[in-house]
This record gives sequence, structure tokens and C-alpha cells, in this order.
Amino acid sequence: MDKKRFYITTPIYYPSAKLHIGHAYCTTLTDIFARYKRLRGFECYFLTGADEHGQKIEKNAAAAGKSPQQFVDEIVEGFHKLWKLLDISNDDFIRTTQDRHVKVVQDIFSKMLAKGDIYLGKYKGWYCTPCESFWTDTQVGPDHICPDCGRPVQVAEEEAYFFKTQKYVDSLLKFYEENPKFLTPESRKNEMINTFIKPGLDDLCVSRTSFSWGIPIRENEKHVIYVWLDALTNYITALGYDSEHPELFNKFWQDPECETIHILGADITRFHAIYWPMFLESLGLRKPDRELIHGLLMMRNSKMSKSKGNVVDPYPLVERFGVDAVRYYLAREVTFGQDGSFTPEQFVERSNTDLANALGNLLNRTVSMINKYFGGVIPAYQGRLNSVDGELESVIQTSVKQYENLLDDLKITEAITAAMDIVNRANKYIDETTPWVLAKDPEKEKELASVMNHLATALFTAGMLLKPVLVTASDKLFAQLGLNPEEVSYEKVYDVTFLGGQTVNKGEQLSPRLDATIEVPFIQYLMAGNQ
RNA sequence: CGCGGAGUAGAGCAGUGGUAGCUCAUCAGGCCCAUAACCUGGAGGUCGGAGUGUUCAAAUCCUCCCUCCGCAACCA
Repeated sequence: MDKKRFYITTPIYYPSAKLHIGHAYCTTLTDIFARYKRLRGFECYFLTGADEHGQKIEKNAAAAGKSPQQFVDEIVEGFHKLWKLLDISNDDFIRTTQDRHVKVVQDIFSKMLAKGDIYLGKYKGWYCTPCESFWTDTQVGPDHICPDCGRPVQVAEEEAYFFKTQKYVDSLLKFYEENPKFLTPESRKNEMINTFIKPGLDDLCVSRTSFSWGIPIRENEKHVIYVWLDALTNYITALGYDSEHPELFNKFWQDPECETIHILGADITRFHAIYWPMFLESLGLRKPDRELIHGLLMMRNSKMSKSKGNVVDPYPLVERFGVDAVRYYLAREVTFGQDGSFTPEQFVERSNTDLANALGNLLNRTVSMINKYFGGVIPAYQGRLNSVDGELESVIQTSVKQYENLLDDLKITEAITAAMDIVNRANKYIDETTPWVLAKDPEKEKELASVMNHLATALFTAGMLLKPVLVTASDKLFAQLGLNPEEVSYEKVYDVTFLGGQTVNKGEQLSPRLDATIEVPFIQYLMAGNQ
């Protein structure tokens, strides 16, 4: 929290097919961090995008009878739609086919080549002649069969450029040591060292000649730049590195006052944790401050696959249940850093328990009582009339503090729990104070007023803490409390006395209860591949 | 010995040294402001197994074993 600016990214996703809920998970988490930082007054830049080159795109496009560009244009259109639907607040969207990226990547390649960090060598692999594809040892399996067509493969070689990893291994290890927070969870660092670095890191293949849908190498037009040198560099090309307009790059990458964070899934850890710092060092650039590695979402305890009927398309899910329910589920249900699973039952349960029963119902009953007992006007703060008032206030204050500490440390699941503690305590507070009893005794009016004021404050605070997650419900909550969502400031969470005087507006239910007997089968139907 | 993760109440999960927790389900009670919601309490776990391992103290650290899962150079 000591830096002023904040740069946060998702990986750029591969548009060979539609996005699934795993992509939505990653992007939603990133969006929540970005929104939180903005709420806290940081100048924040949030980047996502698409990694559009490669053989798979080339082949899928051909199979669809389209040009690769046409093919990715259509799929990327779907990315934009999904992010809009999920209310993702990215500041930019980079596509690796854009000029601003292509040119700079070519420059980067030239620089590394000139510096001697890239050299021309031979790539050896298993080659399937009919498919015109190279495969790795593990892809072909013990029987040496093409994973695509099932025919036998042959050992083959092609000319390729390689990045000299050995040159940077020592300084990478030193970097890990000097920056213990670079990789989260920390276990990932050990994994990188033990699995990849210790056994001896091979040089990284950074070009291919076996397909052409990629960024051509200026020095040798037969070659296109291969995956990671093309993909990882998006994080800086999007900011205008090496361009005529490097302002954003200077501000959000090179400036030590800016904290730079990559969010990524466990499956691409090594590229981000090993090669990316090496590339940056080769270019003489700063390395990112942190990389947050989240777990992968499994579907019913096995990896997503359509044949198993367990893929979830987030789009219809959001359309039916709303952006808040989906965002909340993703951020709350899966412990950050662990693999998680999506099940329809859990989704419905989480939405009902937390959003409908706890938060939505608390708002509903509070607003109803303020209407009934005080003509719709929230009574002014009355002080702490008794120990129960004091207890609620102290839960609010400690929850705010916990929430901030947790989110500053990017612990999202626990931070949400801290916010919900306020809601749960407030529900209990109603039972303890029994406002409907107080209302019958005119002498208890002040106590009743205090109860209503405290409840409104609890709701406001919880709503503010949850605002990065519940992007629409939080504003609805503020509006029901008679506040203008445009005008409420985060700083008010520290003040338990400021509410009072405004007129509540009882609106629609914040979050309706879902009927599991209807919604669970509905989600299952979606997961079976139906729309 | 490829690497890693997981095994905690009927189900799903938190919990990295200090009296076993949460959600759902279940049982009993309360309340009636509210979205059949809310509040209280009960029952239900020898925390995968083993160890005459470490420690004043272990779900948590150590050793071995069993089971499941993921990754293994373009699935976040």
C-alpha cells in the first residue's frame, strides 16, 4: 500500500474457441483488485487482451473456411461481449495482431538477436506430416501417435531461433531471493526451482517455420515468432514500450512508484515466473512486483471438457443470474491459490445463503422497518446506547480493517468473508434489539432510532466493502439507503456516525432467492453444451 | 522414485503448533421486522493410515504408506 499507482493484468487469452468460466474467473479476480485499488484512491491501469497467433488458430480458421484474422476477429468479439456483460473495468484490450504490438515485438526480437541472447539453432520434435504439426514427447505419448489425427509421428528437425536461458538463470534465482513476494503462493517458487531450473533449463524456442500465422522475423522472413516472446511482451507493448508514446509505459511500468501485478493461472506459471523476468532483464527493463497464481476451476472434480458435459459458458450464466451472483461466486467460493470446482448446487447455495438470505434480506427488513417506524427517514446517530450498539460498531470497524489488510495482500476470499461478518452480525443485532418490541413503547423511540441508524450504517459499510465484487448490487443498496451512488465515498466506512436524515427507497429485492429445483437443472442443461 | 495439489461431521469446504470451524442438510426451540427468510441451541469428526518421530502442546512439523486429482513447453 505504499505505492501510488497500480498496474494489473490478466493473461491474454487464446481465441481458438469461446471463453469458459475459468477465463471469467481469472478476469473477475483481476477486476476486483483493480476496482478495489481505484476505490482506495490509486491510479490504476488494468489490461487484458487476446493472444491471436499460432498454429492452432491457423488450423481452426482453415477448418472454418475463414482467414485467421477473420476467425480471431469473431472470437475476440465474444471476449468483448463477455467482459462487458461481467462489467470488467479494463482500461485497455491488447490484441497481438495489432500494429502497436507487432512492430514492437519485431524490435524486441532484433534487440535480443543483436545482443546475442537469441541464436539460430535446430528444433527437434515429433512431426506429423499429414497434420504438418510438431508435437512434444508427452503429447505423442509412449506410442508416438499424433494427438490430432492418431497417425504415427516421426522425429524431425527444423531451423529455429532460441533464447539463451542459461545466461539469466543465476540472476533469476537472485531475483527470487531478493523478492520473496514475487510469486504467490510461495510454493510456486519452489516448484519452479525444483521442477524446471534445477534439472537444467533448456533454451526457449522462440521461432517457428512450420506455420506462418505469426509475427514475421525481419531478419529471416521464413520464421515467425513463437508463442511466449509474442504473448508475454503484451504487458509492455500495450503500454507503449518502445513506441512514440511511451507515457503510459514510463508511468505504469518503469516508475518504481507503480506496483505491477500479473494475475495468472497455475498452468502458465513457468512462462511468467521464469522466461518473462529473463526477457525483461535482456531488455534492461524492470521486472513485475508480483505474480499472483490462482488455481484452476475444475468441473465436478475433473477437468473441463465438453464430452464430459461439464463445461460452463459464463455468458448464459450471467444472463440468467446477473453479474453480481456470478462475480460473487467466483471470488468467494474458490479459495485463492487452490484449485476449485464449479457445481450448480454450490452456485445456487452460495447465492441464496450470502446474497439473498444474509445481505438482501437484511437490506429489505431494515428498509421496511425504517419506513414503518420512521416514515422512511433514517434516524440520526444516537451514540452507543448500550453494549449491543457498541458490539456492532466494533465488528464494523474491525471488519473494515481486516478487509483492507486482506485485500492489500490480495487475499480476496477472506476479505469477502470479513465484509460478510458485518452482515451476519447485523442480522443477529436485530434479534438482540427486537425493534418491533421497541416500537410499541413510545419511551423507547431513541433506542429504536439507534437500532435503525446502526443497521443502515452496517449495510452501508458492507455495501462499500463489497462494491468491487457486487458491482450493481452495491449501488442499488446505496440507493435504497437514500444515498446517491455517485457521491458516496469509500472513506465513509471509517465513520459510523454519518448516516441519518436521508429517505430510504424501498426497491426491488437486491438478490432474489433462487429455487434450486429449477436452477440446478437449468445450469446442468447449460453444462451439457446447450444454450 | 517426473513435478505439484488434495484426503477434516451426511455433502461441500476453511483452518500451517495452543481447548476442532463455516455453509448446506438434520433435530429442537425462539422471533415475526424481512426474500419460507432471521436468531439460539443440539446431534454428528479418533482432522486418509501408520510411527514407542519432534514438542509442554500436532489437523498443523518429521518419516513411511494408501487413495484421488492436476500438470508435464499454446487449455486461465
